[in-house]
Amino acid sequence: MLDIKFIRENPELVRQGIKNKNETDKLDDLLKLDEQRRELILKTDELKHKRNQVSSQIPQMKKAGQDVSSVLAEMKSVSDQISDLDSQLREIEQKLENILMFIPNMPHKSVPVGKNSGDNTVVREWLPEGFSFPKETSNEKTLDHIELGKKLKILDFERGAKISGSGFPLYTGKGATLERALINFMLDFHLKNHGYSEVFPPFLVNSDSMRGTGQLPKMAEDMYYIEKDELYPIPTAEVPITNIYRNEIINENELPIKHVGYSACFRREAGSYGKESKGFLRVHQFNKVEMVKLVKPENSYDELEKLVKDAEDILQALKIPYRILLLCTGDLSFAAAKCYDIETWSPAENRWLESSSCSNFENFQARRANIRFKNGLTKKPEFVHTLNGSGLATSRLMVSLLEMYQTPEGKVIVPEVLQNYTNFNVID
RNA sequence: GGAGAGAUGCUAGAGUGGUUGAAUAGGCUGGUCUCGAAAACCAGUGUGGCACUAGUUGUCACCGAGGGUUCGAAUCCCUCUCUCUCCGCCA
Repeated sequence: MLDIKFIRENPELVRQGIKNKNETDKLDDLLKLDEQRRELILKTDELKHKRNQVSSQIPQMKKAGQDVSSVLAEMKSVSDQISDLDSQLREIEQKLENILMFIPNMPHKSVPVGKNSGDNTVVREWLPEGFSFPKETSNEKTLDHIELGKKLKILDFERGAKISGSGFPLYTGKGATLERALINFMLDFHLKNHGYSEVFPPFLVNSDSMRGTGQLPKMAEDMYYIEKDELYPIPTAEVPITNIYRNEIINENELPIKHVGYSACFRREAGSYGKESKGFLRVHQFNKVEMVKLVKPENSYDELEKLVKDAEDILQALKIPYRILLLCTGDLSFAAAKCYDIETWSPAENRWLESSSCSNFENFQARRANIRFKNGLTKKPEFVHTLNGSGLATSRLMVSLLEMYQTPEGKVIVPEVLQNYTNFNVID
């Protein structure tokens, strides 16, 4: 959420930001409501002041034996006016918030303006030693992850669909072990090498949490929802982990807070069918290790760079080719100010797959979730900056991993760093 | 799921209709004392909105959340949430 004061003082800046993010502009309505709101507050505060003053005099008047009935009658009408104005105010504030909650975060000035994913820029690329992209003329048979999964009996998409529906993958045998190994490896790696502290969050959250990180109200259609208990299965561990600190004031010396946690992630992916949705490429449930940071505002962009590197380290340890993309304004998500995507290479698809997304939300989420720290200098509470990044999502990563590590015979070698976790070195 | 108890500031804990933003104690910060420290003593110690003459300013709101009664609510009423205890059930 943006600060209404900031919008009031910089309407044209905000208008441009909304436009660059391809969002709808309702600023005029918003500013009009803001003005109405302030007028009403002025009126009610004045009346309340009067009421407070007179009310405090009534006991003394009574004690002095004065007749207070006319004063009471007058105050009754003042109170009626107040409650009338208050209900008008409530209505306006509701409308105002409804618009405010749909205004996206402003892109950072270092984010290139662009229409869509075509305008994203490649920041860097990393290839393991000895790796080269296949030639167009190559007729070497590269199995894709679905074929490998079937052949090696490690992935069963059909029976996953039988159990739950399409998009709910079933891992079997060494596939299940490999998935678990990957999760444990990534968690341990971040804990040992990157100074995160571990959390294991709830997978169902309430609507306040969803609003806090910005999934609600805008993305309601993308969420699962359990009506009976008014709970949402999380689309990412970002939601519960960031909301750990909702409505709290953190001690300055506790910052930066860096958490890493595993969760299953649930996404409805409404309206996405076809080629993109085969196998692991788009699923309703997947596993992800998520990194979340709460930092002081002045550090947040340094912390974003470090966050990306933390995710990269995993891919380098796994020796999987990847590249880093800086998203343009048009591809930036609603709540993000700046975002890098990490894409891993899929030899069978012959293209890059998005495996991680690392974002700085500045104080957009912190304002919604009311997460603050006490500034030691000013002694005043200030909103923290929040960041998060996948480190990483296993589904897309598993595609790259299986395909990259396959042998000409169609076996899969287990990456060296995972062998201690799997206790086998090859899947055949 | 059933029965009961509770929710007040950083913490503990008073307060059941009228200067109560809130007693008291602890904590924390600053000061006095001291070679230094402890003890003791003194002082300070919330958040948010709105306005303007922009201040050591005025004002409003906030005692789990949201409504209501009243001239006036931390205090009375209703709804919800959470916590605790006992019973039942269960991994």
